[in-house]
Amino acid sequence: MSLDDRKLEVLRAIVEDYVKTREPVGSKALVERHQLGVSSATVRNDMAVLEEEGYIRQPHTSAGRVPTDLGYRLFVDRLTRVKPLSPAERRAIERFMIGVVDLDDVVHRTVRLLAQLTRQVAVVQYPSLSKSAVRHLELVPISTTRLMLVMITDTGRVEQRLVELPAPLPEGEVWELRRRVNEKLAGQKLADTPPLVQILVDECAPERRGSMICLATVLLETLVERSEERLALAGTANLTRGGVLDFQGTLRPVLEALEEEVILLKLIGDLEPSTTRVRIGDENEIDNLRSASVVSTGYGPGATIVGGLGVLGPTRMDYPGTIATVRAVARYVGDLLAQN
Amino acid sequence: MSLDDRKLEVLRAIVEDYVKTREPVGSKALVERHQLGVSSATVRNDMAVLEEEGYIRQPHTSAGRVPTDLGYRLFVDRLTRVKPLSPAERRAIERFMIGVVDLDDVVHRTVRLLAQLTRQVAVVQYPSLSKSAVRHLELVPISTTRLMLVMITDTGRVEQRLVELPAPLPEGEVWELRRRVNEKLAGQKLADTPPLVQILVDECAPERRGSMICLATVLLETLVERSEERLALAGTANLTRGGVLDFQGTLRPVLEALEEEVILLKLIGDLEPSTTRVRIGDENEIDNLRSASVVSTGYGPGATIVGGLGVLGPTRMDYPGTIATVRAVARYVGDLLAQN
DNA sequence: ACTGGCACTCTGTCCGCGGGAGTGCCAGAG
DNA sequence: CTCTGGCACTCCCGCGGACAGAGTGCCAGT
Repeated sequence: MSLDDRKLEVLRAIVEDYVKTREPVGSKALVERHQLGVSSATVRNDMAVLEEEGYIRQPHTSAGRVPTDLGYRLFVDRLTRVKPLSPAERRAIERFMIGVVDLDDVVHRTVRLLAQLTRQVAVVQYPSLSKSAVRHLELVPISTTRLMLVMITDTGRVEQRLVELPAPLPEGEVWELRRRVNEKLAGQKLADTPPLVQILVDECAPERRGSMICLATVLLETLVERSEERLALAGTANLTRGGVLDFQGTLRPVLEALEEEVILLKLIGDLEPSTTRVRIGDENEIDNLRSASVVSTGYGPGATIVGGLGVLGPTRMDYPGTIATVRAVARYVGDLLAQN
Repeated sequence: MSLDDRKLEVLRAIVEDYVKTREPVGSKALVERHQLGVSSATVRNDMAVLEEEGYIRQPHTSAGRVPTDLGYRLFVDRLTRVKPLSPAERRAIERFMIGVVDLDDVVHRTVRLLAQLTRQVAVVQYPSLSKSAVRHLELVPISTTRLMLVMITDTGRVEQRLVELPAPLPEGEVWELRRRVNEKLAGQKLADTPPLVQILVDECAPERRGSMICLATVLLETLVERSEERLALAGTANLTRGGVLDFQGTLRPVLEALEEEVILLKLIGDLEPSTTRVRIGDENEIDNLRSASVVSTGYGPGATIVGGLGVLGPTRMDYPGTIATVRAVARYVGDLLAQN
């Protein structure tokens, strides 16, 4: 049996009221607060159906109804109109971003902004290296057997690593290495670099082969392995809004999950499609987050995506508002990066 | 009236039991668990005195006693023998630190280690720039009117900033700038650099005066203003051990405080003396942390101090163990930096 | 100066008891 | 066939009383 329009409308009303009041909502209260044009008895029948189908449930017999994860899912998929941002929010976004000085600054401000606007936990991934391009590679001699490798990308990110050389290397050789490396790699997308690094080693004159191999090893690590590591987090205090009730007893599992960068990256990082993604309760693969929802999206200059951002909160969350805010912030950050 | 030895012993017993059990401790339980050699009645009298002096209090009439902030203070100051680390802990520290690759890695591992060993929230400040020395300054042309300034310090830290030039600058001039800047500043303590930067500007030939001024501005910012910004945090989930009870109802204020880097830096950053510092409950200047204690100390290679680290937990904390661990970790990190 | 004993106080908990909110179902109307 | 009003039922929640237990303060005695 499919759900007719009125039943959907009832579900919407339940979700909205429950999100607002955090209390199970009963049929009587529903007809009072929303203009459904039918009596409470009718609503009760609809509710019985919705419950049978798994969209809502009763905490106890003869209490009001509460949406299930499935109910929120339906709500998000079919009942959510994009809610335009309030002018105040727009202003907040614009104001927040004036006077940024560097990439770190952008990321930190963004994550705070997102946390503040959504009143939830915000996560922002640093622009991922693998999707950006090398702007410049710098080699700085630290001692005769040590180099500092500094990589600058077109997203403004800087990575540095120490290179231990097998044998002392004269200053002139360092210059030569720098020249060759930049010639080959500057301007390339990071994802395309590994074969080029191999070529560099192959082409290398035997007498500096040893140094080049060491350098290549570190280069590959820098270019590929450490590529998606960093992220910023803000708004953990928002988890405590509404007591501990929203997270079935304890914040513990949630806080634990938030400490694992790997987990967070999984949450906001899978950004194949450029659409906004909503994961509700049990849909999360991570057990610790079964009682939470995550709204995430990708961002980047223009149409390309170089990183993810998102927010995490209780399943009982204002989805339309949150989705709108996440999208708006992502778009704004993308524009900001494009200007660079 | 001063406290005799037995009263101090009673206080110690109360603190230890309360820390262990989280329950107000009564006179009877005390004499059973500790060999005080007197009866419960005597202990009760001692307790009455301790309460009058403000070292312990009763949650309600005729409940057991609980230490006050003042009680913990006395305990820490006069009753704490340094508790040697367990072999397991020693091993954990050593194992944790093998295979570190760079400064970021050291800091992240340290903060996790500290959180894990103390089972509290850990904070580690990145080695402060102002106490370290410039190893090398690198100028990388990004475009004709933009330079990337990269600074490497002897603690292994790397800072980068963008410099906008007033006019296009040929490649050769960049080299010249780099040479001059390094000549003057390399090897200098960061704190000593501002006057040197001024000299650089003064000595500069008029035709590159403009560029040098821009560079000098950014240099000063990098050298001084942004010097103590970064830190790492771990173990927030430990706040939830023992329910929310340890923090008078809500974690909220604590979580809020932990999000403010400025606050955290104040907590672990004031490291004039090289001793370990313990701030208990109300002793914290930050209101949000009135129900928390902070144990912090400085670390650095050899006897110099380049940063702070510490842990934060409920006032009801295992002070001897925590202090020992914090010290041990600080010493270990210092050694690690010295090897660099 | 310490101890044993005793009366007192307070908490936490369990129980039983309405009140209230909400439901499910049914019979009747449109 | 759909909706409605009515009614009986169920279950939560809050309240007050009773009770056991833990702990104290004090006092008289050694």
